[in-house]
Amino acid sequence: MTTPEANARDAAPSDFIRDAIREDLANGRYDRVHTRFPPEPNAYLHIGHAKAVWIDYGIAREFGGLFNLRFDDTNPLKEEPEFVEAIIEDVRWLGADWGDRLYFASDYFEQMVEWAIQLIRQGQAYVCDLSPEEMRATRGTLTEPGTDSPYRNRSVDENLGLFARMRSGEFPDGSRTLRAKIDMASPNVVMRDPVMYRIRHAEHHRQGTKWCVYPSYDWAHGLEDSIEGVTHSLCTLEYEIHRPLYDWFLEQLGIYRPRQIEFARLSLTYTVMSKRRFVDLVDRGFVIGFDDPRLPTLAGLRRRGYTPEAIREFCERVGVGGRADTTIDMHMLEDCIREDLNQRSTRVMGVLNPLRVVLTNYPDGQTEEVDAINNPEDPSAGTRKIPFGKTLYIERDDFRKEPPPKFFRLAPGREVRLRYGYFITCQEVIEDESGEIVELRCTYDPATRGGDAPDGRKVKGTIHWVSAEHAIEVEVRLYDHLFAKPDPDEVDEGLDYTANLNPESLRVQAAYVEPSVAGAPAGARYQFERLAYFCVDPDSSPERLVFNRTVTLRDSWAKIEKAMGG
RNA sequence: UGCCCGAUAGCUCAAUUGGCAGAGCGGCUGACUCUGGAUCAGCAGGUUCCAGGUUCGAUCCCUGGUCGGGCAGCCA
Repeated sequence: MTTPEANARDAAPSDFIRDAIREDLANGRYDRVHTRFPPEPNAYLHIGHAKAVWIDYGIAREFGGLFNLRFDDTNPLKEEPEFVEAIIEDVRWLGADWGDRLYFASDYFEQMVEWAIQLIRQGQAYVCDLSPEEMRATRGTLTEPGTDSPYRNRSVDENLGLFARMRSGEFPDGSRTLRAKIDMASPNVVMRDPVMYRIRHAEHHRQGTKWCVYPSYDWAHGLEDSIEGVTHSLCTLEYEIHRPLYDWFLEQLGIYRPRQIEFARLSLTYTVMSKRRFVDLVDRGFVIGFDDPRLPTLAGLRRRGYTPEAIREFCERVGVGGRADTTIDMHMLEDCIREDLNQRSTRVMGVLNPLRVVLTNYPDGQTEEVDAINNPEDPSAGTRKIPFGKTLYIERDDFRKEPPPKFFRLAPGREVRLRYGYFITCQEVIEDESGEIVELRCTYDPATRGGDAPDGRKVKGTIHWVSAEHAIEVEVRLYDHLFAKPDPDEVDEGLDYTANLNPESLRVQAAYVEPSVAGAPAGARYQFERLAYFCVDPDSSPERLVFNRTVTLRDSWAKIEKAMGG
């Protein structure tokens, strides 16, 4: 029994941000909801950004409002068009819809300058000639107030003139700034006469050389939100301390005022989540690039085989986070992709560590096809044919010469089912001089074709296999956590976080897979039954497919084995 | 020895603006099964950081501690 209330609750998630918005709507502060995702085009997006996108977009959608994608391109030194393309692709892939509202902060530069002039006229902004070093020296410390700039009390006319000359390019980089005149003694250092404009004779990726003064984040961001009619400007916790400044600018200008609300920044265990670290890992060769499947970038996750649905589900499970930053267990992300892939991925059989099996009573040279279900979770996915023959490969782990208790797979004298194939019984174990098992001689029961015994006989285990003659050889890239510790920063004195890199984070090897996967395009996803989910990597060629292991299946046998002290 | 924020089951979060502390994941147990997967059912009993205070009653209010995080870019 679900009550209407319960339904409503399920349909509309509740958290302190949504509660605040509902309140704003109820008391008339706003009569609509409009959010935005404002990335700076200076890096690839990671799953932390996905969380932000999904909060911004999700809230707009739930409240029947609008969502903008806006590039906060206010610093030409750090930004590149390559990133705007990549970010657009990532946000689209994630599934957020900004309609025709793709904006760039740089398109507002003219308006921002007009507002800056207004503030100068109101005596609330001034041109400061302090060097960066001097400014730092006069800002005070966290415990001591700063001191006023000697240029703080210039006349409006002088400021107007100087600012005009800053804009026309008369002064070198770093020589002057336009500052808001607020309070050098504020306990909130952000309010100590923050810089609004700095001089940068730099080429902007969209504005070219039109400008040589660029607005700072604090000055620009609220204006951008205001111009776009954003109602709720959602950002991460580190901006909380900037909120008074965000409000101050808008209030002094007397323009439309959005409301900034902060949510928790996302961290994940066993990985790192910052542009700086990504660059470092790439530069030092620990990963192959920003789309390395071991990185939590959206490009990396996509290549690894993650679906947008799984990432969204993850974001929803994580929620907005309380009022403190959160570190989420990587296993939760993995659980999300398993849940999604379980529903949708095509099953195939593939053997990672082959052990040859010869069916001694199977006719020489005979080949046949057995029917297999493509996806037990989705009958509409249909069936396919898998070739079967006298010589097969099974997983080495599926045979034990001396099976421990609860091991229900193949062992000497034991009968198991080859999935969709026949029951087979192990008659003989062939070993080489060193004692390594190189082949199994088994008999099959022709009456059990398809996997069912007419006499009602049961077997405890079902294992996967491929026909040695028909299987195709592929490359598999077996990924594991990038770091060996939940917190990569937990290192001994003198070592850096890379000391915690997991040496096993990538293992490349060959595997045999049933021929139905031949020709699969990059991005195609499969479940290799009983093993893991795999995704075709772009490195694949027509001659050789490359599969990335997205995530293993839950392995309850591993748990049993561990519990038995094995 | 500044300002701001936080501290609830292993983890991440809730708790109708004071009223018997709940969920998801993990974990454990069982059922079932042609993936030991999936699925399903059940279980979990946490001094709600500590010490005071207000109150009939505090996770939620006040005071003081402790611990953690953020802030001193002409980064965002």
